[in-house]
Amino acid sequence: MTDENQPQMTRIQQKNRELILEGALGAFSANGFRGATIDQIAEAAGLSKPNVLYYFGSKDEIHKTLLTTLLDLWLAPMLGIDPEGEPLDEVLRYVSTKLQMSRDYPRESRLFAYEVLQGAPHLSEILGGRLRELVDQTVAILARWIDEGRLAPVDPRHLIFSIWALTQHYADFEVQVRAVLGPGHDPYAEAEIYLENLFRRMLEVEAGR
Amino acid sequence: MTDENQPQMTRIQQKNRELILEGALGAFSANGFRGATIDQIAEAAGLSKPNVLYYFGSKDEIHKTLLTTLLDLWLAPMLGIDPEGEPLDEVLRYVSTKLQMSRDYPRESRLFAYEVLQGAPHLSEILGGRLRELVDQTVAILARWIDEGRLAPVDPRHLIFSIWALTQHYADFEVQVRAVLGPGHDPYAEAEIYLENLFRRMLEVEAGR
DNA sequence: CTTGATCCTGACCTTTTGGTCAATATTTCC
DNA sequence: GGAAATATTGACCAAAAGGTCAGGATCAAG
Repeated sequence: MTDENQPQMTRIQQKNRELILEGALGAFSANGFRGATIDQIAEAAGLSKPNVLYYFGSKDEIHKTLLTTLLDLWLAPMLGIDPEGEPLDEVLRYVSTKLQMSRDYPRESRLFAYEVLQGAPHLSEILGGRLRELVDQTVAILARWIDEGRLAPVDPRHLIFSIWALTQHYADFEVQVRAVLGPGHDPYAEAEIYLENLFRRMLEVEAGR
Repeated sequence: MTDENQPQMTRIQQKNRELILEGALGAFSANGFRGATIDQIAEAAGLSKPNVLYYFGSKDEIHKTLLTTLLDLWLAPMLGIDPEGEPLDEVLRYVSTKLQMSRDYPRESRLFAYEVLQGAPHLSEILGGRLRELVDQTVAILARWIDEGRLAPVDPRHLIFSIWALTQHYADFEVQVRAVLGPGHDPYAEAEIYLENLFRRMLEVEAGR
């Protein structure tokens, strides 16, 4: 629909669109769509407001571009699940990767959190479309593993939800996590251990059963 | 600090403040603080904008009142954990109660989600104060149970985080959950089963170990 | 039924903010 | 080096939104 990756783009365009999206990521993830202002984005990008509007026609367009651009990065780890791998290892690796994404890309996590909280006005088609299909693929793999008795029988879709919820929680609610833990804690390091144990115990197929 | 539960309050005051807070809950939980407008709140409450401002001095005050008022409701279930009860039952009951809160009070869940996402500007003292103490109390109970070998050894604080994350996910990300599941699913009914199984398997102390 | 307190509102003010535009600067490319 | 394309901005606009206020309506109490 929207023009994307135009073949022709000057270096200046490339650089400035980059700067704008980077600034917008900070602004939107900190304040939500309504809370962020074009002025904030412009300042973060080191550009003037009209100049920002020169590259993106509207605040909405910046937001939409940002979301669609980052969606691939965000969903990539799920594609990393190897259907031929050892089931438990594959799931645990996915969990670990997602947790690291929360640690390394908390702004992205919050950006999506805001969007979905709001009712996903810019992502609704994607949620029921591409995302759903991607989940369905993964669910098929998980279901097969369960069928083969190599993974404890759990609802695969809710398994995926729980991975998302548990890992993104540490980015989206970081303030709360840190406040409750108090100083002297590394939330992500602790979470890594906790979550590995959680999913291992839930999904392991005990010999004696 | 702020005047609360003044002994004297006319029926009109009582009713209108109620209406305003109810309308504000809808507005704030749907759009976040910045996204909600006093006009929206006024309309939802069936009052004029100046009239809303007559009862609450500012938008900020409405928000703060709402948060502090609802916090008790929101945290109450944690106090329901009985230190003398059967450990696993107590935890599972807490999980189930929290999940029902997400189902029955999704607006409240989203209200807090927005607030924490934003960095909890109106709750920061509470997070590191009352909430933390409340968590510490519960952690003490859980730690004792683990010590007594009646619960599998897990980090109690992260156990609490995981309960929050997993239950509130169904309210905060409801759009996503429904989009991915597609029609013909009852997210909460399925979650109830899934989560009970999850926590049971994680926390159960197997005999043969 | 009167009077003081409470309640309510239309009109208005100010700030913020998304967005426009004409004019100017800069870059590109022949 | 100069024309055409591209990039940039100060000034401005209109709408949205938080908040004020004087005055009128309504209610409670004696």
